Amino acid sequence: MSSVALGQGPAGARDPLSLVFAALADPTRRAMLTRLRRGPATVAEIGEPFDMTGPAVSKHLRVLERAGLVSRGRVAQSRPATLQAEPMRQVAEWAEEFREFWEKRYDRLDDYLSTMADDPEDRA
Amino acid sequence: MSSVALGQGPAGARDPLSLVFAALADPTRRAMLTRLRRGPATVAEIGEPFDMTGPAVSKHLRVLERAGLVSRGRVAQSRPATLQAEPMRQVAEWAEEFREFWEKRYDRLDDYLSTMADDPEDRA
DNA sequence: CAGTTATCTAACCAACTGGTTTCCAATAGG
DNA sequence: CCTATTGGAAACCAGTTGGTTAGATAACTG
Repeated sequence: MSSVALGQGPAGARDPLSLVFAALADPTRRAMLTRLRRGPATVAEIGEPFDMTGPAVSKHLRVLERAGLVSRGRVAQSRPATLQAEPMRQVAEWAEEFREFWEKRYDRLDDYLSTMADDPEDRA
Repeated sequence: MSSVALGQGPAGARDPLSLVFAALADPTRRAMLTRLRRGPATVAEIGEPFDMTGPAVSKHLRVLERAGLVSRGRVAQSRPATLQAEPMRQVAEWAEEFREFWEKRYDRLDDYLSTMADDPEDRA
């Protein structure tokens, strides 16, 4: 190799779906989203159930925001967060492509081969 | 504080669902899973589409394995990976709980106000 | 203007991630 | 036994994550 071994794979610049999955890969953030199903809430309200400082809550909300899962508003001093479920639909849609595999029994290899017909590429 | 701020929140010891979401938060790994819908494959086969060394592929497979998304076997020197879609079902199930929110229209501010308006101050 | 409330920014830290290169273990075959 | 093939393990590096504390910003209140 002519070049030195340099930083190749930072996890930073991810595609949209990866951002959503990464945002969901934290129980605190998932709980926050569940909380937001009851309606918009302020940072203090969202963070209340967790033993966590304000900035920590704020950071989690930012991750959710960058993933498109919440939007922020402004009401007086508060910046209420509102659930945006569209990315969740994409998650469900992507997972659904594997439905046949969790519904089927794989005792037989025959089944497995017969169901494999065609499918476009992964679109990340 | 008298004590130093140590070991607060490593991302390591996560719950099962978080492990699954984290595993899916990488386009390479999602592509690997898509590849495995066509049937079990060896490490070399799985890594072939990616410009990546063997150990890197191996690491990705390990992440998928820890998340329960693939199982490994042994055939001669090869250790074929097989898709296990059960965790995917849980992902779909979790996301589905938000269905009403991505089906609903939220153009109305009424919903938003109805949850916040404990004391309807007029502010305009 | 000063103070309170609500939230964010900045700087810092330890642990994890995702890649690399190098080396090791197990299996098939002459 | 020796060798080639297939894959994993160890050590390393740069960048991200998730938390902290301390200070800044914005809007309401007096």
